[in-house]
Amino acid sequence: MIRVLQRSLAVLECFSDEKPRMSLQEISQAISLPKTTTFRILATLVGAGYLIQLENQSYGLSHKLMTLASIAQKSLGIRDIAHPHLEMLASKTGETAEISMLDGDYRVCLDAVESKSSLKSIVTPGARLPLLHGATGKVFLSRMKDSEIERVIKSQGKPTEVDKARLKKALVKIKKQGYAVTQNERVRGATAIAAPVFSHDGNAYCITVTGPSGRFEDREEKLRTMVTEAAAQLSSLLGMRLGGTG
Amino acid sequence: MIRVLQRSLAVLECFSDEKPRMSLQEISQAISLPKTTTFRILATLVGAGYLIQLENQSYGLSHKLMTLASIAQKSLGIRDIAHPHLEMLASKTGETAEISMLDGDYRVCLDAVESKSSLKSIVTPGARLPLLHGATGKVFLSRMKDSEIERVIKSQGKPTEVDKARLKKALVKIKKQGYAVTQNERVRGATAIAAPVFSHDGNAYCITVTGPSGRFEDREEKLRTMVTEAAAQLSSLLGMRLGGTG
DNA sequence: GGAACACGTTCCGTCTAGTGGACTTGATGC
DNA sequence: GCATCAAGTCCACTAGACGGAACGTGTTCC
Repeated sequence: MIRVLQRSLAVLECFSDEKPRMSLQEISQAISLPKTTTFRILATLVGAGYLIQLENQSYGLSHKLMTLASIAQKSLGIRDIAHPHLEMLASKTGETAEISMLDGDYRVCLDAVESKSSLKSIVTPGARLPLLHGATGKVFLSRMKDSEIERVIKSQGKPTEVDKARLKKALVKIKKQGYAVTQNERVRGATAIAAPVFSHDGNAYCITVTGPSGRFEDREEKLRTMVTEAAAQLSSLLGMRLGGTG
Repeated sequence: MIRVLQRSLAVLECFSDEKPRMSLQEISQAISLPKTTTFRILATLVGAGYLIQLENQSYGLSHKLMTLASIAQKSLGIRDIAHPHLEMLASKTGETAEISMLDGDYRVCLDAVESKSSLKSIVTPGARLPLLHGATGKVFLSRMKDSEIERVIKSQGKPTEVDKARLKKALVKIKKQGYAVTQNERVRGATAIAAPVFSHDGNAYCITVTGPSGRFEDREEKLRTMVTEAAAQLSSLLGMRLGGTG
């Protein structure tokens, strides 16, 4: 493995949304390398156009990365892009994480990373499930037109009018807050937290974390944040348009 | 300057929309380096997660680049992103290239790269111009609502009803074909070719190439393609959404 | 106004680590 | 089963990356 390359990539990676521009010193500290070495790497990256040097001598990522990313995006499927995020989410939460999409009036699981705990939720990629139960389904429902919701209720549910009103109220809330939490809905003893993901081409996906309710109670808010953040990140990546003059 | 780094970046750059996945051999040929050296670079890039290796042993750009690009996008303004494209367009066409955006009922030039010819169009970044004359203005108009167009005509023009009908017909055509070409409109003896650029956040821009009509006649189609392609590329880059759960 | 400091940038002798030709492995085809 | 081709490994060689020290410039603080 090439050391300079790893170091150089570390340089690129030390930029973040919070710190999009950094000075030589900051960077050399961030990657724990002498100034000289860092400087040489920076000079090369600037020369190649991957970094730009700003007036105040600090450095920032440049447009060339966007060009590459646009190529990457085209050649990758949703699973390729989502998988590392699911990995991260599963490891951070310790629970099972999955991504699903709408398929007609059902949702289908595209990919999942299972919890490492022996007590865990098992989800099967490829599984096609109804929308009326579970957090994932509710997230999708919350984005559908009223007429579509009616149709789903009609075909999948057996609700009284009271249930219907309650469901619709819940959906409005879910849409507004940007996530759904359910307990004992699809699987007894399980809790699920789901958040929507949007891509440039209008497709919507849903990221969900599921596990035994007992492990959710005292950290629901933290888990919720992790799920919505992962969803936001994915949305950000998928939001890249693929070209065309519009 | 670090040689390995430059070589490694060359590896990344040899991927393209046309060829998003490449084999070791193809890459080593593309960058004219021995297989061994190329292999080591590839292994490092795969290890760092910037490339992925597919089933058929070929390589492709990976999602990590998208993460970086998303950071780059946030820290860059439209000018930073557009400038290299204007440079390229100006050098490929030999004419002056500019990017502008709407500002109320006017258009304002954000950035320009001038032709190297001694006979050239001069455009001034920052200049605020009416929409009714010139290809750029027409591109913007073509995307506006009818009521807005009426307002612009009322405030900027002195047209008979005939002119108005002709203009609107032209705008429909421009919107449909995705570019505008004008001659002798704003500047006598000058031709302009303009194409729209769209970004994720709903902002619209316009890329324009202008120069003496005599240099446009026999290569208008070629120039048109260059302008629309540059616009499409920019749209692609700007289409990257900046996050948020939607 | 000058001294001390901070930070980017350049220089250069040292020796690490990147290089690439030769080799192995493994798959495909006749 | 042998030939062919490409991916991947090995290793001696030396190019070139490394980083401590020096330099230059701009800023702060007595």
